[in-house]
Amino acid sequence: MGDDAVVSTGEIDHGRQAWLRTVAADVARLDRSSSAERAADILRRSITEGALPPGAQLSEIELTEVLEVSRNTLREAFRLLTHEGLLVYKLHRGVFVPELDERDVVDLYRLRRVLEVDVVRGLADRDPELPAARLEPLQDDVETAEAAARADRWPAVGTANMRFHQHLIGLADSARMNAITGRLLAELRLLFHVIATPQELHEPYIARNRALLELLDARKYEQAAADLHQYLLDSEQGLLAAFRAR
Amino acid sequence: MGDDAVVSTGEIDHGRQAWLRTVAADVARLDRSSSAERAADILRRSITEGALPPGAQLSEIELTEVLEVSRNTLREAFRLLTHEGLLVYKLHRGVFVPELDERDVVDLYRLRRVLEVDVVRGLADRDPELPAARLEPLQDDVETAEAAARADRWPAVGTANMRFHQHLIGLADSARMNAITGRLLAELRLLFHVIATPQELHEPYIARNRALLELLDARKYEQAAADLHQYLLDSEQGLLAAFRAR
DNA sequence: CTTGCAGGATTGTTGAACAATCTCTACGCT
DNA sequence: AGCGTAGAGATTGTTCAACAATCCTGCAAG
Repeated sequence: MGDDAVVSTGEIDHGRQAWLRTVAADVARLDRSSSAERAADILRRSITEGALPPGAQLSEIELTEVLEVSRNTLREAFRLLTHEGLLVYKLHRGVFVPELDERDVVDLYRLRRVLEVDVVRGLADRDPELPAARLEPLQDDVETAEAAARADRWPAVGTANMRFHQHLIGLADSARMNAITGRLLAELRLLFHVIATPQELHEPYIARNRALLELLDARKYEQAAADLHQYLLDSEQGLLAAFRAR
Repeated sequence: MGDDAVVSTGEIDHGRQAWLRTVAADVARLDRSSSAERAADILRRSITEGALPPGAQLSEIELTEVLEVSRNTLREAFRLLTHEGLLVYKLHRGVFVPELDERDVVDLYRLRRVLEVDVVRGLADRDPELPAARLEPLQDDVETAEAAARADRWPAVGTANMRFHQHLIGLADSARMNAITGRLLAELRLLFHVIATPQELHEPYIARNRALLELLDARKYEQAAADLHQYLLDSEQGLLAAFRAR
């Protein structure tokens, strides 16, 4: 799934030494290389970064030449991305970058709220086992976002904010929640490119992410969950407003 | 996705007449006919009904002969099922029916609880728009389960119970929750086949489904959500116990 | 018992070919 | 002009055969 490496898979190898696990992770990263998945990686980046706008059709013959893979392999890459929600198939007409609308915004944010709020609230039950080191990835994401904001690189701010939420979900150690969130955020990125004003869309949430992180660090999970709930409602409204104003 | 027809996709066609939607659904069902998806349908049944046990490898050349499709098409079918969680790919080694363990049970049930409880609780906010007719599919599932139980057909009871929960999620009109639930229940079915005692696994939940349905019909959503939460905790424990006793 | 090395089997990938379907243009009709 | 239609051209859906890359098995050597 491309970005999986940034987050714990949730599949904990109970009986093994730590170093053995890191080796296993490296092996898995090597194995990941199949032509179809490499092609999918390239296309995924093109789509999430906006090079391929929503509604665009992906021609098979053109892409076989650019990506230097056969049509069959390319179609396998298409399938992979279709399952992530980054492409849609129209039978006998081809694959397209989906055009999401306001109903998708509502649907995606409903899922986000359910999952993220539950993860944060659930941390209270497993507080003792959660070492502070696990918040470090979130810390890094916040700082990356702040630095990108200072440099006026707003798409980068958006990416860092996304990773913050992916890492947040990762705290639950649920392989399936991680996978769902990966798809969910990819679809969200698709929506961002329809919006003309990335700054006012992302800027408010840099500080709110930091505030959320501090609440987690202070183990005020109930408060954090409540804030996050409102946070996501606000974010949804902002996106909807930007959408209607396009 | 095979079973999609049984549930609203959540993609509501706002401006259309009801009959126009049913026609569109029929067209979509015709269009659905691609060789890969037909092959996937057959394999899906074999897996969920237990003909292909967990851990089994699916040989490409054998299946091309049985299913009468080319290797490429078969591999596309494999991808479809992989995405549903019914198959796993091991690079250069082939596709296998996954062997789920207790950690998967915990993971799956965590997701189920989050989603299903939220859907039920969320019904309170949209009570006026929810016509009683929308509970009819749930009613049918409960009756199907009861009839199957009287006939001692316990796998059929399990299937009907599954459909009950799929329809329950369907009440939220969320395309993504429906899709997630489809995969989730497919994986759960995979776990059921490891269990030797289908009766004691499914029987208690026939009555509990009916009780839940009556609470929904009476619009006691808060109560229903609380009951469902406990219901799913109990179900998880039952599955874990059966799993350890295997 | 472990290590290293064939040999056979299976998967990964390719390119070409043909069938099915869609899109677009041009034509004829009213 | 407006409308429906037929056909050409392009694109996708599917199959097949072949080769490359990788894995598994069994056996021999240390």
